[in-house]
Amino acid sequence: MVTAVTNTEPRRRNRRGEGGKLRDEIIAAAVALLDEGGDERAVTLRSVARKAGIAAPSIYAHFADQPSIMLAVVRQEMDRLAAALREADERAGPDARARLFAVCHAYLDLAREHPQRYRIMFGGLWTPSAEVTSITDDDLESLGLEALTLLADVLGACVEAGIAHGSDDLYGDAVALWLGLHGLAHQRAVVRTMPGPADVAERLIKALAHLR
Amino acid sequence: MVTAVTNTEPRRRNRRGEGGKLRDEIIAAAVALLDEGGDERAVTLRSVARKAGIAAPSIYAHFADQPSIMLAVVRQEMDRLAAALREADERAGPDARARLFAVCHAYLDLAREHPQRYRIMFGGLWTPSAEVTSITDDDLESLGLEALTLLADVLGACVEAGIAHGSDDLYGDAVALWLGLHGLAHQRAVVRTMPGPADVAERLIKALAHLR
DNA sequence: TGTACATCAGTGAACGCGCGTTCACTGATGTAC
DNA sequence: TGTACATCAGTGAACGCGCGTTCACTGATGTAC
Repeated sequence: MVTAVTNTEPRRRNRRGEGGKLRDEIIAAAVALLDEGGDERAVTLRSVARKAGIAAPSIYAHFADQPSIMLAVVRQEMDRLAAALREADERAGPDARARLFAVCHAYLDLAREHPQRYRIMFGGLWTPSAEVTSITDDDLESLGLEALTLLADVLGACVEAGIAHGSDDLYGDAVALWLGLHGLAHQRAVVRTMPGPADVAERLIKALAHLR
Repeated sequence: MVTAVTNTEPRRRNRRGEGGKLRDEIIAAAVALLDEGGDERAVTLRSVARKAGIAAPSIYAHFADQPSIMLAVVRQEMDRLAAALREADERAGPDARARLFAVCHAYLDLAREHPQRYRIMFGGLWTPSAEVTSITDDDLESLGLEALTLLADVLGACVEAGIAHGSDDLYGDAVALWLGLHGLAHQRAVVRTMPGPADVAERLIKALAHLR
């Protein structure tokens, strides 16, 4: 974590050997722009520089271009998400049903707290163009893997505890459950008012986890 | 529908009283830009004008600004989506299970055929800013209502046919099912390679429709 | 039937803006001797 | 311990670009008389 980005006075230059600190401040500035409610269009090279209190060209020492900043943001937030899910799982104790709901709600809560970060992570347009991307597919694929593995793990626990119907492919079930959560989280992040009942989340989780 | 947008030679001006035709051509040009694989950033006032073969200021006679063009696109595509779902439902015949899968797959297919249109409809950033919008929430809410009603209808048929567990809130179930479909459709529209097994769609539908 | 005229559909040039990116630079901070 | 110097961290001015938007205009098409 990086301390809050102050924007009031000209920043003090980092000491020799500590130039790398600016990298984290740039990422924090980009996240701050997103959290202010701006969508990714608000995150330009120049706006990030302004937010961080530096001159625009200073960014080039740390990032090749704007999409690279975004990728760094996505990676950081993905790690945070995975950590939050793990923590929720651990705090839930041994009960399988409690674990399931804790993890799923942690996912939905994080998305609701930072809708713009969530949009960027799953479906934002931070890639240079829709066609060309400098980021490998591996990057994207592996990013969500940790979360999916945890979900599959919890689903397995539910089956073992006898509260859910089993399946021959837990990972596949985890993907389906995640897609449901994602649909809800994304829709909430994008639209002001969600149609449907208040307990959609519960319905989704119960149905997709095959709870008895 | 509007005939294909030719881009080769200077267009012939519309006759008197037929100025409204240009409106449809502008919408078609915007859709064409999206279908070329560009995301919404590729749809600027000027690029739309270029695509339609007109001068940029000519747009102002028909649309107040770029977001207004996008709203028109969204409305048109929403209508198309609703029509496609209805048609799929009718073609499926009387069998409830067939109807359910026909409608769901029609939804997923349309999203896959036009990923950028889909992104715009559900979660694109065509609003002037993330904060202020000139479009009423009613617009957005009512847009998806028709599709949801159809889904609820089909779910009801499944329950009546005895192939699905009933529920006290069919509309709520329809929303949950739609969210699942949306999660899958959106993820496919955004990412090159989808993780998970090939039959995720079937899993989602079966689970969320509570098929026995 | 002819003609003057209003209107409609659209144009072309120009503006100011924020953007990404380049370039030569500055000045503080360490380091070699 | 003092000092010359290399390096590091970052700056400021400038560029060309595409954008949205304005303005005065043009010229074909109908219409009134």
